[in-house]
Amino acid sequence: MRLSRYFLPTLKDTPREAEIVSHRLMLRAGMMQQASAGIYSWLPLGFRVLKKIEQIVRDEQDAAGWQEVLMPTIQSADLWRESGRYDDYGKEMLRIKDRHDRDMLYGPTNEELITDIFRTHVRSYRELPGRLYHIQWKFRDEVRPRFGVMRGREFLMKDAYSFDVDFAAAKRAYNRQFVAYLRTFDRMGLKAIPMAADSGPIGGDMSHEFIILAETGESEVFCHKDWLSADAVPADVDYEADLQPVVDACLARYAATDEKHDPATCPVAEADLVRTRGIEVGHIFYFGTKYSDPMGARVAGSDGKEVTVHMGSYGVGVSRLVGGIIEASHDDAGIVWPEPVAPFKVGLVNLKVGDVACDSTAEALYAGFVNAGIEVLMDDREERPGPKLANMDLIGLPWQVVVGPRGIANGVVEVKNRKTGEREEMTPEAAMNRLAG
RNA sequence: CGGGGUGUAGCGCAGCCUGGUAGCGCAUCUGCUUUGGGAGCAGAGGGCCGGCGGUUCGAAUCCGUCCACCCCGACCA
Repeated sequence: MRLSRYFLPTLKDTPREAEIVSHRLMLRAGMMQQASAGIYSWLPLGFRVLKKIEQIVRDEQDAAGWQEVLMPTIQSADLWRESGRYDDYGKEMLRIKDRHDRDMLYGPTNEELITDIFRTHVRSYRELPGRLYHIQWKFRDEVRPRFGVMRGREFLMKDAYSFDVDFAAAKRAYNRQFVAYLRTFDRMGLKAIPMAADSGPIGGDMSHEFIILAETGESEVFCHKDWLSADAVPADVDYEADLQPVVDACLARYAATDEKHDPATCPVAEADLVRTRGIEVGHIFYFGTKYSDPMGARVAGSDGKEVTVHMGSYGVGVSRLVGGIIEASHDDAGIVWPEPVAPFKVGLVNLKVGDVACDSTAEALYAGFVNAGIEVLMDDREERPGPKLANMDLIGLPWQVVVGPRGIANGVVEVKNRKTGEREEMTPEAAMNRLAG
């Protein structure tokens, strides 16, 4: 992509409304724009990141054995009356009426809809386990939206659901998602730690939050120092195998949110305990028959008797992750994207557009990257070097290749690693080879 | 939902107390010079000062009311 033709409205000043670092950087980097409180438009650069994150989540859900569906954003109130949640959910649910004066709502979550889909079609235990997920926009009318996309009212969420014949089978589904989450966040370059959680308004009795560590995180967390160095993610996962040992090993290492942490009963010695901050990016629940019972989701068991299915739901805050990753990975100059979620891998800067040698070298490198399938954003604007370099740091692409008259005179370009700040001069060919790998 | 705060040009702000018809920086447009970390000179365009009502000869400025947005808390993916 050529920056001269790319819609990237970066800002030098921070808009007044933005307080936390990810919100400021997302606005300054031209990733999104607020439409109203807690509701955002995604601009090209931000949308690319959102889609990268979404795709990683999708890959790992597929790998764990779930199938993707897409349920609507607007739901009928009738299903929610069946589950009893229409009256329970409170003002966070956005209630609307259609032209026939029917009660509708913008879905804050999808347990009712997915349960309806399941009960309509599944009659026998032989068709279990049921494993479906979708990635869809949700709306929760938060009293006080804040922190940009980290706590918006409208947000993109992956929610997966499981239907099983009994608790033991449901636990296996839960464990699959548990491991899938470890892998998902690891692939995004994040340190995510599962912590025992309250199950909240959705209800249930087996639940973990996945919290990524970030200095600027919203809540205080405590964990054993081994977490910081531990590689909790199994390299190869056989989802058909018993995953309980993997989950148990993970949970054996202490970690708790400040609500759950009690210094008096904490099993970790003071010297081994790390106190830091985190952001919740995933939450998994087992909630048994909370929905299947009132909504009549039952199947015939092997003995011919009807049993109510055991359910679980598993959420990932996809849009929240965009902000969360920035909170976990930035510096004074701007964003530092982990490569797997970066909007482009390479930022190619032509410092002197119009200079024949610079232009031809930059164009050749650009064509080379494109042909090699490497995502590249080339700054080919007629701008001064200062703003170009500062802008490239701001948007945080993992690699910068700087083509300038000074280097070209010696036959070299500069390759800069955004994260470490290391710069190295090399020939354009060497730069190609370095980044093509 | 309690407490606090802010709305003036695309962005960041001053002006408001002490009413006289709007200004600064950045950005934008034109020209010339400049080109390795947010350039210089010269010129230009852009705002019914959040909305409505009131006071006044006259309101960005004073009064009332509504709206929007932000921060702290309670709440939450």
